[in-house]
Amino acid sequence: MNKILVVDDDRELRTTLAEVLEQEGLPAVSAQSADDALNQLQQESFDLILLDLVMPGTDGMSAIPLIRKLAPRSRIIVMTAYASVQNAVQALQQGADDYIVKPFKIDAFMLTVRLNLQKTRFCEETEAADLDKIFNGLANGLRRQTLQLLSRQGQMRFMDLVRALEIEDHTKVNFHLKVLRESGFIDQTPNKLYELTTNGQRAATCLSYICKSLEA
Amino acid sequence: MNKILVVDDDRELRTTLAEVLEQEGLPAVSAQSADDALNQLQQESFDLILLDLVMPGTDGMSAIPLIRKLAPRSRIIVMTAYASVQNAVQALQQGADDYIVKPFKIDAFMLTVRLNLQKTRFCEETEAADLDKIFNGLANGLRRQTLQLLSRQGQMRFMDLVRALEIEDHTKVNFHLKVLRESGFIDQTPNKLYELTTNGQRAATCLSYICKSLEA
DNA sequence: ATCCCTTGTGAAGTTTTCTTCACAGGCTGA
DNA sequence: TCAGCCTGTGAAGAAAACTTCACAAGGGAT
Repeated sequence: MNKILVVDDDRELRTTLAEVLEQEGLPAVSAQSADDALNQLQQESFDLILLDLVMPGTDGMSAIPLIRKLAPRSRIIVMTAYASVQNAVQALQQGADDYIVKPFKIDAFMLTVRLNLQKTRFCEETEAADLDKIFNGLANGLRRQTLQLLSRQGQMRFMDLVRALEIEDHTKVNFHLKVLRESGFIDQTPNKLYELTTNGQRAATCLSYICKSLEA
Repeated sequence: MNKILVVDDDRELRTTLAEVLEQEGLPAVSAQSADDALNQLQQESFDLILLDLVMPGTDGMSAIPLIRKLAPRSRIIVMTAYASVQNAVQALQQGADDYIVKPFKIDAFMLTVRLNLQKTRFCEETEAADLDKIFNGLANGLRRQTLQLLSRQGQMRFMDLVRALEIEDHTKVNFHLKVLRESGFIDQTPNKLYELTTNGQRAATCLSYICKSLEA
């Protein structure tokens, strides 16, 4: 788990970084060029790839899409001299996930590494378990209306909701409320009022955002 | 456009930062405490909020969810002393979007600011065609992975896609590709390469937007 | 030519999601 | 107390979504 690939033409830097990572219990492999890195990637996979932008041979920037092709799931952190905002933006647009400004302190470096590993873990968990429920929750028109209503009104009683939605059969609404509850978008106060959970608020925000851009 | 709120109890730092931002053509307002910031947010909205974690009164960490409530679409960057990885991770989990390690150089600071503004702009580009179609397209894990893959890779051949998805039965992938095609998310080049349509790119953006807001 | 990989199609079957209906306990106001 | 509304549950059927299987045309390499 948590394998890391360090790509830098500066021998001293890349070995230092690899050592630091190993000391922190993170298995690290180093590569001296983009091509070297691409070879490594064909043989094994890494969770994190630290990539220098300025290198002889294939440079880091052009390597990003190639790396992405071989390792679509890895996180790519580019290491950039802080002169160039432009460069860093471009790298992210090419498919990098994060950047770290050179020269950096080891602490800052480890912070970036840890946070990005954290994100890979989170992505994996979310991807498997929750996202299905979440998108399933939003995939239905009635449920979307419900979220928007609750977002506007705060709390609502069941039958008020049914009437606001203009649905004749209240059990149909009930069904969808159950789905929303199981998706973690809504819950009920002790006195039976329905309200959005934190996740539900996020979903509603996202929805209103999308709707707004539709109107424009 | 691009309004920024600087929240720090250190008077000198926050005025310095605000001045630097103004010099770069970015309108900045400063707040001396979390409560002060929350008041500001009730009156006007900001694209970016720079938030110190350590402050007297309501501390930055507990302020994050409150800020999120008032400004769900702003980007929050926490400023953290680089001692504590734990803190930064926690801040991101609370709903922050990025972090910058104190002390920082002005160049590194501006880089972070610029990149995050870039990201807000990217989010705003999203325009949806049809909500049902989009959410239905996104309601399936395989289709989400496909969109993300194509978003990263640009164009892919069928079997490469199948292998990247690690699905044994290619006809299953075919089914979902058909759904995506019928939803108008992908199409095929004359030489059979699959690629995202404009709508597909929007959907992929929407997807990453939702994922990001869920990460918080 | 032959073999194998690519890129499909279509139908049948399975699973999930959605709708409808029958029913029921609790509370409220007359 | 009784009628009537509120807030549900559960089962059954319909519809949609998804998976699996059988098969096949075309292209490329040996």
